Amino acid sequence: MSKSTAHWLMKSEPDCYGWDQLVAEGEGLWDGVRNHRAANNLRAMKPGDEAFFYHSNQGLEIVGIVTISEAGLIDPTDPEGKWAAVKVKPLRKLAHPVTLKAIKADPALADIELVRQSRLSVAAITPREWAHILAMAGD
DNA sequence: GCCAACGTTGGC
DNA sequence: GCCAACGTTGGC
Repeated sequence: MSKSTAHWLMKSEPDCYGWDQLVAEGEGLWDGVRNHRAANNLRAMKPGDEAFFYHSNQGLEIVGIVTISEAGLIDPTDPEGKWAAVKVKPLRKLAHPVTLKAIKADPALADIELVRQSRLSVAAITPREWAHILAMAGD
């Protein structure tokens, strides 16, 4: 167990649940994940971890950073109570959104889980990738 | 336990 | 609207 906070990337379709809606609500429950690898990432999250908020389908860019406000929750939409969920709060918007195009074009991000396993809704971000993307965002 | 068929996700 | 990637299902 590491004491340092981990970093993640969470995808959402802005039509369904976008950054602006999260900001308006102040806190969002991240549920409905039905992929084992994504669920494992959810289970590994700790309060205080930070995650990039990525707009899939439309936008196709990282728009902001959220913090995990509550971890280890049971997904209330799962009647079996087996899938995991977390709560997130918006931390800040990126100065400049980082597009998928820019991520794919950058050799330093060639191994990022977002690209390597593009369908994964909750992906891990290494410390090096985190710092690199922050730099791209001008933060 | 293998693998073909099918469904879903998400970028293009 | 198409298709690639990936997960799940079901026949054997």
